[in-house]
Amino acid sequence: MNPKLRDVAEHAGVSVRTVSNVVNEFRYVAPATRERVRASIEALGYRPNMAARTLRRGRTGLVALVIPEIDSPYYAELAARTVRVAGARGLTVLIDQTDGDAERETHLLHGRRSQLVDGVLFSPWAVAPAELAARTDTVPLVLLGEHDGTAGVDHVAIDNVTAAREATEHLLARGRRRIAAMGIQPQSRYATTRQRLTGYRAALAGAGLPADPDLEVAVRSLHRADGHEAMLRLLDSPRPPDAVFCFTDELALGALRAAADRGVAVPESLALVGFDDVEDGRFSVPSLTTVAPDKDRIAELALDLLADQSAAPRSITAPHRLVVRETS
Amino acid sequence: MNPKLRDVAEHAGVSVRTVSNVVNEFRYVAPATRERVRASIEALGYRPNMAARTLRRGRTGLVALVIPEIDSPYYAELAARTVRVAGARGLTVLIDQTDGDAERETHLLHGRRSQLVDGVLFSPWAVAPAELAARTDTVPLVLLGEHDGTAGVDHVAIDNVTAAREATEHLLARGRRRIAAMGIQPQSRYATTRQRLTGYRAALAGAGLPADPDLEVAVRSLHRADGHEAMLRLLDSPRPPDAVFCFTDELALGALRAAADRGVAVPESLALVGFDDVEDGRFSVPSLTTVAPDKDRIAELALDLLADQSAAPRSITAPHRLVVRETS
DNA sequence: ACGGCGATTTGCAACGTGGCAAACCCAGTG
DNA sequence: CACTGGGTTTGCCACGTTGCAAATCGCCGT
Repeated sequence: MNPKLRDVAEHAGVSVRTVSNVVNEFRYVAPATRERVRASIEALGYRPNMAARTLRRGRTGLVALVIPEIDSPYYAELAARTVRVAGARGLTVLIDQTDGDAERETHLLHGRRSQLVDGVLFSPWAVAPAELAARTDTVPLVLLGEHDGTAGVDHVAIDNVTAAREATEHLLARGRRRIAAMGIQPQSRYATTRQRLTGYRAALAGAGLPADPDLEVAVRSLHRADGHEAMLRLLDSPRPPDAVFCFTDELALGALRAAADRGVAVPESLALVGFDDVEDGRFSVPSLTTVAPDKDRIAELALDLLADQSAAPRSITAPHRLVVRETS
Repeated sequence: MNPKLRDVAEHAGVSVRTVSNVVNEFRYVAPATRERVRASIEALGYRPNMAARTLRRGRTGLVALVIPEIDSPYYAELAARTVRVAGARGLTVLIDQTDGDAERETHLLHGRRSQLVDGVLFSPWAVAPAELAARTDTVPLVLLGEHDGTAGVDHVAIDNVTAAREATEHLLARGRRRIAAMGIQPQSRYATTRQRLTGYRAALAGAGLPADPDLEVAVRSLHRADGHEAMLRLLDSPRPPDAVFCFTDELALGALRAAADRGVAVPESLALVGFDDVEDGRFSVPSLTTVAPDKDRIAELALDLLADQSAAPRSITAPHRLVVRETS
């Protein structure tokens, strides 16, 4: 059995409470006492029992980060930053992976972790917004990457519509006229990809170009393989595009590979823009033009919201910028 | 305040203990009672308090995964698989990120999380093996990716020496004779990169080739940027190699980019082999030949070891295979 | 020497749960 | 009708910690 406060107290010849005071760095402990207790703690190898502490304090110091996939580079980068920012605030992050499974998302949302964490950062994928409103759980919740005004929940996200419009306008400015949008997800109930599509259409409309349904490409998921497959189809179609705005960098990297497979020169014959600014895109050949959300800021803002849960749910917009590289 | 067992008990008109029995699916509860209690649980939205449960049971159901970086694709993929496997076993994974910081590693190793998790999967980077032996903590520990026989700790890793030898032999079989090794880490106290170097040298020796110090390239860390930088140096050197065995895929992807920067044709003028089989390498242009560790198996074996801590520490070797793609 | 005051230490209780074993209930049996 | 035994329910307590507030200590000024 691990030593507990009582063991340390006996060893140091003080009361349990005094040991607790030392552990918690209470002001009024005589230096001599403090030293003696410290020595006993060291000697016995005492470590506070988190469960007991949590039970007593009512807080765990844990925050759950719920994301579809840890190994999708965007989420990996977001998770890494969240863990760092949280660590600086004395919080530990517990990462939950849903695999985009609606049931698992619902499960987590409705408090399967509720008594284990002080708050949940939730990056929804399959769960319907209505589920959010219906949740019975009282643990503070912040939504990441969603911004459609779903009632009653704090949000942090970039302005997806504007970002998508800027990305598309960039392609237009490069003289492209047949610009496809890749990444539409018919089955997702969430707003992100829809917002990017909206921004894309707005840019086309702004340039006086008609929307062409053949250029709005749906995918099953947002991975490289999907981008690869979808791009091959586009390239093999009667009238291939001269540019593609991909809703994620992963899609774009798959598309890039497809272009290589078909011997299509990028950016000469085909320009590409991605979304997320993941590390891979900086080193791909050619390197990837992309929309860069400020991931550090997103993590910070999300934890701010979690720490300061006010009555009125807030929607916060994180900054983003267009990073132009070789694919455009 | 969240409802507790007592609230449910009052609501259902039974004792606290009976509610506990229902929650824990104890055999001897009358169906009628069970139903009534279930209804009350539902009505009040009761969730078990993890802290109290942990305090009482002595187990948390949490496992810590300590890795240098979440957003390094190899670790991201390993983490994703570990979370999945652990979930199937009723365990939750808490991911700790050390950024390769020795102090943080030591910190975690010596039980900063000890009373919070039932076990630790530790992927060491900066911490000295001696520290492992010296640890006072009693939480079960399994080392990932290390296999140098450090006393007293369970290990799971692939056979790095053999894998590295096979990778190098593959390049030799392709007719390459000036093969560099990239990824030596002078400052790391750990065995992995040393073992890969050993395998590389063994392959060269087996082919009767001399070891050339100029071809053994050290790097600061194992990221794309390091591979990029190191490859540029190699290519700009008086006698560039005709092949490079990179100790990680990230290095290789950086090297690939460097080859593109210098207009060197891959694989014609320069062959590359990586290590880790990360997703990026499958879609890069050209796609990356690599050593593929069986990450699922590593996660499973590690959790097996954690679950079944026997007296004698064991070293388990996970399988790997060479995946030949376009860079060689 | 005494009251007062801040500094330091302490005892008690409670956080919510589950292990233990006793208590209870009821139908079947002799 | 008391007895037996399996099924069902329950009360008590401890898990290790910290909030609370009271107790104690030592020193100062008068």
